[in-house]
Amino acid sequence: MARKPADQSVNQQDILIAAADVLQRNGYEATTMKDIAAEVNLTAASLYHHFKNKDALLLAVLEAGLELVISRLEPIMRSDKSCDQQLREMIGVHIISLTENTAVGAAMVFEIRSLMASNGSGSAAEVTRRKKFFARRDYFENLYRQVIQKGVEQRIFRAVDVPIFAKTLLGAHNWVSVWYKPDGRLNGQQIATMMADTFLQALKF
Amino acid sequence: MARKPADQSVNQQDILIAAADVLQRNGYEATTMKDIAAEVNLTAASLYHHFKNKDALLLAVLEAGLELVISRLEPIMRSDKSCDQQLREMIGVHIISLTENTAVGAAMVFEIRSLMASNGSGSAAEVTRRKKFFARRDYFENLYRQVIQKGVEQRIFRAVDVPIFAKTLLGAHNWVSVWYKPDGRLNGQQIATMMADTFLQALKF
DNA sequence: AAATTAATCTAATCTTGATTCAATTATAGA
DNA sequence: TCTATAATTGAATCAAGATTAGATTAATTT
Repeated sequence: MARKPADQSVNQQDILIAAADVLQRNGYEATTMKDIAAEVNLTAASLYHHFKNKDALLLAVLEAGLELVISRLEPIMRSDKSCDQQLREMIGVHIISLTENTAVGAAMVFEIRSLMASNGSGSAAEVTRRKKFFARRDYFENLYRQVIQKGVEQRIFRAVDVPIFAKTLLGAHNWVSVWYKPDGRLNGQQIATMMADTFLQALKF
Repeated sequence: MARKPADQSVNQQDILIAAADVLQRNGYEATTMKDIAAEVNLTAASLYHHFKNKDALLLAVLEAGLELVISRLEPIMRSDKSCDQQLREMIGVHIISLTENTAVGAAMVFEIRSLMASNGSGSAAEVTRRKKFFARRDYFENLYRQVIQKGVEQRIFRAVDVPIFAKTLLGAHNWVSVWYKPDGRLNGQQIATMMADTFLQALKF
């Protein structure tokens, strides 16, 4: 086996992953630079070599998590499958992403609020970046609204209030990242299937 | 009009309500004693006359919120209505509680995690109190499981994985407290109706 | 291998927020 | 009114955690 020194210099990716874990576990405010540093065997001070500050680091985590899901949702949207099939697959990859990648959960559920709280503060560039994150967050939610809307128009789904239905769906998903435990009774795939069944059923005439 | 001095001594209730607001707005860690005190025109120091410390105060908020929903759910459970009717009503009072009382949202969604993080620390009495809160939280979730289970057994609902369905339902509900705005397009009652429709539909054969 | 740049570290600084204390003011009852 | 208790406060204490500064070590380049 090729040698793989245990203590090597760490890159941003490593830090992001570590930060995502701590973030999802403890939440924005309760996450300390020291905690994150410890996960990658560094001191808090060292993190500042890689990221401007705590806000920038954590926002990077949220961005990565959000982009990951979006990148998995878009191909499904672009496919020519039927709306119900598209929605089923979207729910699938979303839940799987949530259960496999802590950054996704962090991005979706909790830290939004901390981000909004810290809004306004910081440099113009930072404010812009946060705005952009929120815009992406909206775009993400819109992907769901679009499929649902399309399905309703095509009479594949019953008439529902699209924004509310989307929120309902997202809330259910987000919550998975809170209660899901890798060693639980069901794995991500199984949970995804059940939740997809639930919402597809809810959309039937 | 009877005189009503603006500056009167404040009671625990006032503080709990103020704290619930700040808590839901900013989250456990980001909520400062000063913030809470400001809402009731007191200084941070004064709060210690009413509550042992920050943890005790915030836990009291969570307890109050949780007990409020439970107290509204239990009568419905005890009624002899059909399962689907019971579930519909439960969803109704739950959502309404969430939109009308910030403490409820706080209790359900966010602060649980902060509470778990602080677990183990504190006096034996504090640990016991936190455990009790979690037990009540489980009891609450069980109310939903019970109705769903009963409905499945009575063939009123299709066969679903009860724990997962309950989590799905609760996630959707909890999320309402995050996005609901009193001045939004729909009021709590309307949202409740739509969400009840969604989940009842999802349980149909 | 000298020079340069990247990655880390330790120690110091600064700020914020919880908590405590002693003193003050308000209220209720005798 | 006098007194005991309840509320409240400003000032002081303490600790945690983010950030910075300067020095050191590792890795790369030439």
